[in-house]
Amino acid sequence: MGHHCCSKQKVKRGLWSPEEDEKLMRHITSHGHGCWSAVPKLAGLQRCGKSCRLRWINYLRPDLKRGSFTEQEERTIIDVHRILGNRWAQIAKHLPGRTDNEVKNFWNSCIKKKLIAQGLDPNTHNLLSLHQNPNNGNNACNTKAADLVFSVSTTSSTITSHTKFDSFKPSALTLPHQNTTIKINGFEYKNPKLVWNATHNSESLIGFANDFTPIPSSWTNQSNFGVVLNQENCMWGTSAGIDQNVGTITRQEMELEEEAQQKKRFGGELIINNVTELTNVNSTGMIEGMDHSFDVDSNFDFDFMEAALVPCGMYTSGNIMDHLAWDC
DNA sequence: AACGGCCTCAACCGCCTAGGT
DNA sequence: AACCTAGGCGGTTGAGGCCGT
Repeated sequence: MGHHCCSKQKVKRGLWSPEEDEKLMRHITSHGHGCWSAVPKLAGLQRCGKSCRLRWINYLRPDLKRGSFTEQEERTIIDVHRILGNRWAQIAKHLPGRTDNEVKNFWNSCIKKKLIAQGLDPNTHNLLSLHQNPNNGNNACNTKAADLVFSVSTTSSTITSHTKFDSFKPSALTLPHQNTTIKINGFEYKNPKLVWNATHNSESLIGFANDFTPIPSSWTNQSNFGVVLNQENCMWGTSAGIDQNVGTITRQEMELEEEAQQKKRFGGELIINNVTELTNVNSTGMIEGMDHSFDVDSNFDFDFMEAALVPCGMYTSGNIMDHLAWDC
């Protein structure tokens, strides 16, 4: 059974021959594709219009970039995928010269495996163990994935590197039935994992912890990068990834992406019992008590705070899990 | 050399949406 | 409103290549 667009025609399938490529190329470069369903006849091809379109888009288009994906491209794919999910066409728009098919294949054959090898769920970008093991209603969380500490990154221009918060008081999390919504400067976030309040210069701020992202080791060299990595170079949080790697993302996309992301939240409720214990985190300088370094990007106009919930066993002085609990 | 398992990726399938009639 | 068609998209398939035994 073929496409309905070409069911009445005798069409060839399978790989394209060089002769067919030549015909299609010659036709489109001199006439444009116009209506794709008319292309096979005009170009003298025994193919359906869809097949011609696909061949042009994925292979013959002159602006295609060939060869292996670069590290930068890989990083971009991961970052955008974390936000957009399997929206390959949208992801490909962030990679000039790459097609959705190419990105999809690269993801399925390469990136997916890398993430799994890092202990990450390629669909949610969360730690697999945390995702799969939010203990069964028992308040003592026994995950061994990593201890958790908090980091904050923000794009607010009022907060600079090493800003100290006046206070940093998390509220108890409430997202038991995926109904929670918070609004921050016009952005609406559904089902955040964690919400807290803080003040800075007597200004009341609200923050929320959101998704999980792997970030490349090269980022650790950036002095203004306010996150802490675990042994697998993993962190929670979105703002950093978007600031650093997806500069072309629009505000509207951001909203859509956040919405899509929220749909992928894992089911349990994370309750913070005592975060003040975290102020003495033994860090490498990136986090020292409530004194964080921040990711401030003046080209990025999001004026709200986001938090990174960081799996960071290597930097913690105590067992942070003593102060956290999963409530499923 | 032969074989089997795995991987890659080009191409197809089927669904969805927008626009036209 | 109902139907049709084209185009776009994500999921899936399978041919061919690679690699280990």
